[in-house]
Amino acid sequence: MRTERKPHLIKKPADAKRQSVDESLGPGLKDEATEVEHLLVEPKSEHVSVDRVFGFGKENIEKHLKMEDFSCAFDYGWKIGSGGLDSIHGQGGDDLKLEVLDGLLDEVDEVDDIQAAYDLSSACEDFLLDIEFPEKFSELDCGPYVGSNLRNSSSESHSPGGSSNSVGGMSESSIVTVQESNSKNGVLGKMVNCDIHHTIRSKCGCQAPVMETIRPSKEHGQDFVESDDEKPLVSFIVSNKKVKSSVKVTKGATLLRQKRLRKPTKRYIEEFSRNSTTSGKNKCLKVRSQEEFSQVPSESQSRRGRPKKIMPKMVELPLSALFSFLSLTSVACEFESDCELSASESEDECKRTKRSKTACDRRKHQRMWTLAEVIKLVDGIAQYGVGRWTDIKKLLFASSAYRTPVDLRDKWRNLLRSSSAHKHNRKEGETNVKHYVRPLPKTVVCRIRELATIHPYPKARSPNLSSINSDPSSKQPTTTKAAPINTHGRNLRGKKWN
DNA sequence: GTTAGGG
DNA sequence: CCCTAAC
Repeated sequence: MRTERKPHLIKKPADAKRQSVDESLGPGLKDEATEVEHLLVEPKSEHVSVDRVFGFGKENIEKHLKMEDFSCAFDYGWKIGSGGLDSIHGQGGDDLKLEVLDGLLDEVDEVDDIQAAYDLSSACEDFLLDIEFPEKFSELDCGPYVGSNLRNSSSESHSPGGSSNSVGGMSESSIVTVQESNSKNGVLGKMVNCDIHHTIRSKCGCQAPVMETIRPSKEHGQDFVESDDEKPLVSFIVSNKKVKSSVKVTKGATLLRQKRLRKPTKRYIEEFSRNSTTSGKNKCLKVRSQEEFSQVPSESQSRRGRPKKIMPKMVELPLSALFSFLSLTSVACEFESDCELSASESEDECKRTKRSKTACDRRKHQRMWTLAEVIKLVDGIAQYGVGRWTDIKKLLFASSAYRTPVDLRDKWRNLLRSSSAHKHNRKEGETNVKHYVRPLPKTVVCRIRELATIHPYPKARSPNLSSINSDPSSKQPTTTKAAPINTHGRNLRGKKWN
C-alpha cells in the first residue's frame, strides 16, 4: 500500500503549492516542510505505524490521501495570506473578521501553554485526527456557515463566562472517549468519532468550527474556492501573531502531516510516561488539565510548592499548538470539565489561568516588596545575621507564605545593590530616582548600609577565612537587638561574619 | 533542605 | 523571580 500511495503523493498538484509555500516560509520552516516532504515521499516505517496506530487498513488509502489533501489545503491557505480573508468571508463582514481573528489571536496567546500540556495536546491531536476522517462529512460541510460558527467560537472565547459555560455542559462521555483514544494509541472507531463529534457539537458549539476549519475540503469534491473558507483564517493568524507563537503555529501547520505520520518523539514519550506514572495510568489528561487550568497562583500558595516534575518545561509541540489554538476554548473547557471542578470554579480557574499565563510565563507572581517587609527583613538580618534566611523567614515572615528564604536573600541582595548605588549617586543629588522605583526611606537605607558593612554579603566575602575565628567582633555588634549568632556549620560556609 | 550565585 | 550547584 505504501507503494500505492507514493505516486499519488508525488503527483499531488498541491505539492507545487507547498513548494512555493515552503519558499515563502523561513528557512527553519522550510526545513520542516522539507522534512515533511521527505516523509511523504518516502514510504518509511512511519506510514506503517500510522496505519497501525489509527487502525486503517488498505481500504483506507483514500482517507490517507484525504489527509494529504488536507495538508495541502492547509499550505495553500497559508500562502493565500491575510488578504484572502476579505474575499472569503464576504458574508461575514469586517466585524466578523475582527471578532474571529481577535478571538483566535487571544487563543493563540494560550498556545504556548497548551503546548506544554502533552496529554492534552495529544488528546487533541488524536481527537482531531479522528474527526478528520468521519464518513459523515456532509454534516460538517460548512460553506457559508463556517463563518457563523467561527463567530460563535470567537465570541465565546471572548466572553469570560461563555466558553466555560458551554463547557460545563459537556458530557463526560466525550471526554472519556478522548482519553480512551489516547490510551489506545489513537485507535478509535468511527462510531466513536461520530459520537464525539455529535456530542461536542451538540454540547459545545464552539467545537464544531474547529473541525470544519481543518476539515479536508476535497472530501466532498469541493473545489478550492469553497475550501478557502478556512484558509484565510489560518493565514491571517500566522501573519498577525508576530513572534514566537506565530512561528510555532506555522510550524504546526507545516508539521501537520509530519506529526501525523510520525511516532511520538522520545521526549514526548518521556514526558508522557512521566506524567502517566505520576498520576496513574491514563489520568494524565486529567492531571495535566488540572495542572494547567487549576494551578492558580493563589495568594497563600507558596510558589516553591509548585509541582516541578508534573509541570515540566515547555516543549514545543507544533501540531498541538495548531490544534490547541484552533480549538483552545472548547478543548480547554472540555478538559476542565473533566477536572471535577465545579462549573463556577472551572470558570474562574480558566480566566485566572489565562490571565496569569499570558502575563508572565516565567515569573509566577511578582510581589512587590513593601516598605514594611523591607524593614522586617532588615530587622531580621540584624537579628539573625545574613544568611540565616530560613530563620528570618520563619520568624519574621511566617505570615507571608509567598516570601521564601530565597526571596529574602534576593531582596537583601537587591537592597545592598541599591543602597550602594544610592551611596554613589548620592553625591550627585538625592533626587536621583534612577535606581529607585520606590525610594526607600533614608533611615531604612542607612540601616541597610550599616548592615551591609557589618554583614557583608557573601559575595564580598573576604578571602582570608582565618578572620572568621580571629575577628568575630566585627560581625556581632549589630545595632539592633543583636542576637548571638549560633555557629552552625552551614553558616560558616563562606561567611566571614560567623 | 538550605544557601549562594547567576540568569 | 527562577534555576542550579554546592553544601
